[in-house]
Amino acid sequence: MKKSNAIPTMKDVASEAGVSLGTVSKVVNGLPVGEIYKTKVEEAIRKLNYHVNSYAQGLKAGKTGTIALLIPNLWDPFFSVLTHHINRALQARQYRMLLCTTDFNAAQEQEYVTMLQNNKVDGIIGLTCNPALAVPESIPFVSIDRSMGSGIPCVACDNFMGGQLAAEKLADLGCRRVAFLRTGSSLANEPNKRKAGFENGCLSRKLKYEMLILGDEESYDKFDAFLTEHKIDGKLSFDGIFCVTDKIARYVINVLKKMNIRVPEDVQVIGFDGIRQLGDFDYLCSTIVQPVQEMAQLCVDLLLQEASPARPQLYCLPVSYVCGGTTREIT
Amino acid sequence: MKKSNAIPTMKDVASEAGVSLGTVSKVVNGLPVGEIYKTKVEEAIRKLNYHVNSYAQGLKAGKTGTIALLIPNLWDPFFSVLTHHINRALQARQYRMLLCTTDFNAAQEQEYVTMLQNNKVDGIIGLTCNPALAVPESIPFVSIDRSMGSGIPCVACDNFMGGQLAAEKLADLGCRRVAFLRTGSSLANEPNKRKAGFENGCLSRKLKYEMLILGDEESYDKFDAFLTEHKIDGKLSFDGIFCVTDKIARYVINVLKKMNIRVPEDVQVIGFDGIRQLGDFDYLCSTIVQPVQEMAQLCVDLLLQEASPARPQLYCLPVSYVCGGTTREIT
DNA sequence: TTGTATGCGTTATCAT
DNA sequence: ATGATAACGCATACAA
Repeated sequence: MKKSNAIPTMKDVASEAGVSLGTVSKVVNGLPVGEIYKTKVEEAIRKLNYHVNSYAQGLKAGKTGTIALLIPNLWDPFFSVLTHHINRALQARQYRMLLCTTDFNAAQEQEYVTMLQNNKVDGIIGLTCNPALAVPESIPFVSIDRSMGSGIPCVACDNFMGGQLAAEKLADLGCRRVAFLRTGSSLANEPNKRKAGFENGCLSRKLKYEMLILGDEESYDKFDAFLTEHKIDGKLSFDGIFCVTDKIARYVINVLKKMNIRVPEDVQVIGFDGIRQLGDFDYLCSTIVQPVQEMAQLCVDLLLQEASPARPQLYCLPVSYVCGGTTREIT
Repeated sequence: MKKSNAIPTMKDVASEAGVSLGTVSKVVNGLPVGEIYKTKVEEAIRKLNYHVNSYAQGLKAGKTGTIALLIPNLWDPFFSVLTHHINRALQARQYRMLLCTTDFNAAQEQEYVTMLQNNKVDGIIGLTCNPALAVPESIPFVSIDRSMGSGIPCVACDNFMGGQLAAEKLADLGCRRVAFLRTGSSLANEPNKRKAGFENGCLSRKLKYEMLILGDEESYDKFDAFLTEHKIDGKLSFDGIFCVTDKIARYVINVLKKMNIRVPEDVQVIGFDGIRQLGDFDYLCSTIVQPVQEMAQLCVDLLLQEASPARPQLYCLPVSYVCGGTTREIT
């Protein structure tokens, strides 16, 4: 007599079906087995409501069918939407996803990596900020938005092109004098290239521009001050603003409203990221849209693909411009 | 000679330190061990960069230190913020989180539950829609926003009180005739109580109200039509609207703008959920705020606590009202 | 083709 | 207090 409440194991199935352990294993794994045995085993499985223990499986195989995602948080729409697409791409390939939020904490990032290190996960996708993050060779890693060198592929949108596109659009839309606003320049990551792209675009279109780059510790208040300084006789001395994120764009738009400056009539604003209101409503502003879904898919593909001999260190996916009401429509 | 590239195991540590397996295990688990042995083992661990294999641990212990979250998606801010807080609450208790997005698909929900069934996870937190979801007794389950009966606790905000609060606020703010707009009444879940609470509030304050309840397949267009119908001589026949979610509220506010009806001057609008722009900016509208963080914490506490003899089936956490600019300020 | 036996990395129960 | 050894549930090489 067995304990009736215990979780059924393969052994239980074997004795229930009157066959041996190996036979059950073969049935479960779809290996060739005599038809008569197969049905007997399947019946026993159903009867006992048996499910394989994937931890025991993982122990044996050295693979767990689980990958981990390192991401700062999930309240920022960019991160949560990215996480969503990565999760679904993983699901489609029958992988489970372990979620690790790091809150931009370098120490915690490292802690996670070491925790996941050995054979707990089959791979890691990480959007991290720790410049010295030590990733063991033994575990496949794909980085988002940050080049980590040493054979770790990095997936990002084409940030340089995005910056350039913003400048070009502003020029096309009739701007003559524009501003560039950004924060967080201290991190050496791909989004930094938006600045260079923007400058490049301004130069090629002969657009005059001014830049305000906030340090890590400075608050958005500096943007208020900057804009106020540039308001002369009730008019802003810019007719276009490129903000390095939609978040800054939204903030700036609010400030402008308080200053009685109309958007887009007096000044046109372009952001970056392509965040939508409530996930699937309108864009928050005219913006450079990151192909989030494609980026997610690529991360998963790179992580799960057989390591090909030589592959690029950096994958830049194309961005696009959309009008979200804070620029004039292109006619 | 061992393969030098293999992941070190406890056995490797043992032979490296010149002690037995059991001793290493004790050191790793903090059990009393002679000081001299302890240091030797710790040295070996450092030298080999050894980490315990939690899958092997889980196999033995029957516990995995992992819980799963079933949630429709992560692009909806309410879900992603909830997920964020659950993840952090779990982290704080040293649990890992498996993320399972279900896209409101009843079949997929069931598939996940059966997949996670045996000993893959120590518990499940689920925001599900499958009315017949079969949850095995063997695995602890906490439900969000939906009562599942049979000893499964349900965590929700006080939806009834929220509806009532909305009505009372509208009354306090001077409304005389209000409307209630909602969708998705087919799911039997806690948020449905918002309606009853609102009606109750209207009655007690002698507020006249009208309701529009959309079926599952009807689109938001119906709201447009409803509002248009109630615009007479350029004036809306309501001076207050309660929308069952912030999402609907935002939609309605956009419609009203197009109809040249001012918010909050002509009509005041209250939503539900407490979504913030970009996660931490302003509220999207005046709204009844769900205590998302507290709900997340409670889910985790309930899931991980020792099963106490008798506990409530339903936990209602208090909601609060905030002005998000679509109502007049209370003075 | 089916059954048997061993090992995966860890913990726990024994002797020592 | 420490060391040997038997499980845990599954996969697989090998023997029948």
